[in-house]
Amino acid sequence: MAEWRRTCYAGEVSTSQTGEKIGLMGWVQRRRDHGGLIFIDLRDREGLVQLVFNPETDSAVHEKAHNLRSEFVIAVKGVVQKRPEGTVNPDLKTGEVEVAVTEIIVLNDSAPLPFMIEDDTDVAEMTRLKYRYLDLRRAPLQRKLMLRHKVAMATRNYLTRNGFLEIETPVLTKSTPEGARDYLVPSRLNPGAFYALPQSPQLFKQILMISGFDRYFQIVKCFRDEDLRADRQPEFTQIDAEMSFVDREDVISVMEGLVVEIFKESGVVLAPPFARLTYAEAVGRFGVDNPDTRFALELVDLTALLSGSGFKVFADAASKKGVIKAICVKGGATFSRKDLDDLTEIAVSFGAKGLAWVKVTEEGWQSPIAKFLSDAEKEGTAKALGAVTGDLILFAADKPSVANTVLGRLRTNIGGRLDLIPKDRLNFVWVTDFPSFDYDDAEKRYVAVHHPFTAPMDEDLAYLDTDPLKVRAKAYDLVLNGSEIGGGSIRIHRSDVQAKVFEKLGIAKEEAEERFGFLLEALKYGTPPHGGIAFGLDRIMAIMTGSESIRDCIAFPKTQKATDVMSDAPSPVDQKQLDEIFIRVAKKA
RNA sequence: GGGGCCGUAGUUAAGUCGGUUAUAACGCUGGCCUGUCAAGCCAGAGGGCGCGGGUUCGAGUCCCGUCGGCCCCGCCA
Repeated sequence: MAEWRRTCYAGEVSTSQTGEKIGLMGWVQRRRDHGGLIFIDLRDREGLVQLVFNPETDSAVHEKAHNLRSEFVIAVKGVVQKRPEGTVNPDLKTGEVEVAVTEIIVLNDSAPLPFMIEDDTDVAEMTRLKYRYLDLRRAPLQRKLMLRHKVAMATRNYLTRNGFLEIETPVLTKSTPEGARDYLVPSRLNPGAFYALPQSPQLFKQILMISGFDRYFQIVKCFRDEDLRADRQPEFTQIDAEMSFVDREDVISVMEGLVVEIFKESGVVLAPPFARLTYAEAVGRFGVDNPDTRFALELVDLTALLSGSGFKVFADAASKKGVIKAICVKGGATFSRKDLDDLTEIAVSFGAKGLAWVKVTEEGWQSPIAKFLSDAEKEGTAKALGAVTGDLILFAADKPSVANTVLGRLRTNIGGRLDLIPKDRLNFVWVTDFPSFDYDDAEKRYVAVHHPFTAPMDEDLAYLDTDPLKVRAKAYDLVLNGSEIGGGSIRIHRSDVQAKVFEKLGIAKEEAEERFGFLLEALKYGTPPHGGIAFGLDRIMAIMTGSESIRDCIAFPKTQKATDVMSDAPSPVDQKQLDEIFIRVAKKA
């Protein structure tokens, strides 16, 4: 191989090299064999260039080209030449040139492929995942992973420039009771004891602040043993950061700078500050805490107007501390019976008992509930919603959490259905002032909305004892186009407050001691005020690259059952291995 | 745990009311071919329909179960 040296990438051969002798190595993308002339598209990670084999120039080399097949790995030497008049390929970056090959060796052949390596593919995803190494040869995936690398570099550069230190934290950590289900790792040296893979490096980064590192970051794998979604893998990557001596605004402004740098890599220029919504505003206007603000279709509260309505569902909801809310779908009066049935099904799946609708027509309100409403109520509703002839009004009357969720989901569905969402927009919004606690009806206790280390807002501290649900947290999420791409908070830096929050969460003193004792102890020794954030790198990449699923931005993703169909993980292990770690496998129920 | 959609040559799909030998395109193999770039033309090989039962004279087609993939609910501090 000594004299076989690659002098440039195939995708980077240009007219400036005309006449030069170059060396290329790569894969045979395609062979066009004219019997006489043979054309080979040679591919490497930077692109394609056309090789020409002319039997009149060199019959021996031409003969070798005859046997080339798709995905053979070859090395060639040849002379760059401009293509003859009329044979330039404008669709190819290197389309003005070609390489007249003078020498070739086949470095490796290839078995026939299970699918073709081309940009657009309709091959089943499972097949692509089984042969992921072939799938990853496709240019779109190469581009996405290259961009991911650039984003990681931009992150490291920006944070380093701003005084952050990249510090690694353990992967074998202590299981914590709150939050997602842990991935457990048995300890051979401590029979019966288990490590957990980190759901995030949360406690370690806080402790690094206590240690005085002041500004920390890490691009780090996190693990949550929960069911998968298009935007959720059980192992995923966070850009994790933490800062000392800061408040919310410090974190937000530094991190907006990071987001600007990240998106610059995809050629997008962002102009912070980003929009802000409080949690209450987000839920009130959009029904969800991760609003897609690229389109309106906002929720309107009609509780005051309709609480005395003759429609029992409305009146009942209002009398039980519920709300009556609605959205107005412009032009929605054309929705068919089936459309409305679909929407009703969605509403029911999110907890509604039904879906009241009104079509505003020339003849007035066409609706199953029109007869229950007075003219004043109808007029007031239309006015509040800005509803005119041709519109469709959808109501939800229930406790606030249900009414908001139902309308929020309907809003998103209809936004997609009516193509109301401008595809090329990037709408960032910080959602702030989350509640600290939520009440879990099933478990009959308060649970942390963010996590148990999130500081309550100072002015709400008094409610900690009297009305925990009123306590707001110094927490913030960054939402992009309806997708939560980051979240963080200012942390509790006093052990007494931390102990009190654990108490509110129903975590007994002994349990808190057992699970987080090291943190409570650490908080006693001069903990600086601190806070931070973590961004979901996979989600950011998916949105940036217009991918339907984060799987397209992960080199080796898992299937929905959390398996890897290429390597066949997870898999059974030898009894000997189990014996060593004192594990006995129970029979499946 | 639940709901929905989907499994037919290597790949993507078609397959009517259950009925001769399961179609096509691309890919693959061979041949022809000197300016193609999804090269072209000709010929050929290749599957028994995810798997297991059942109904039937007869099952990709109907029924039951099961495995797998995707989307969603729950779950994801």
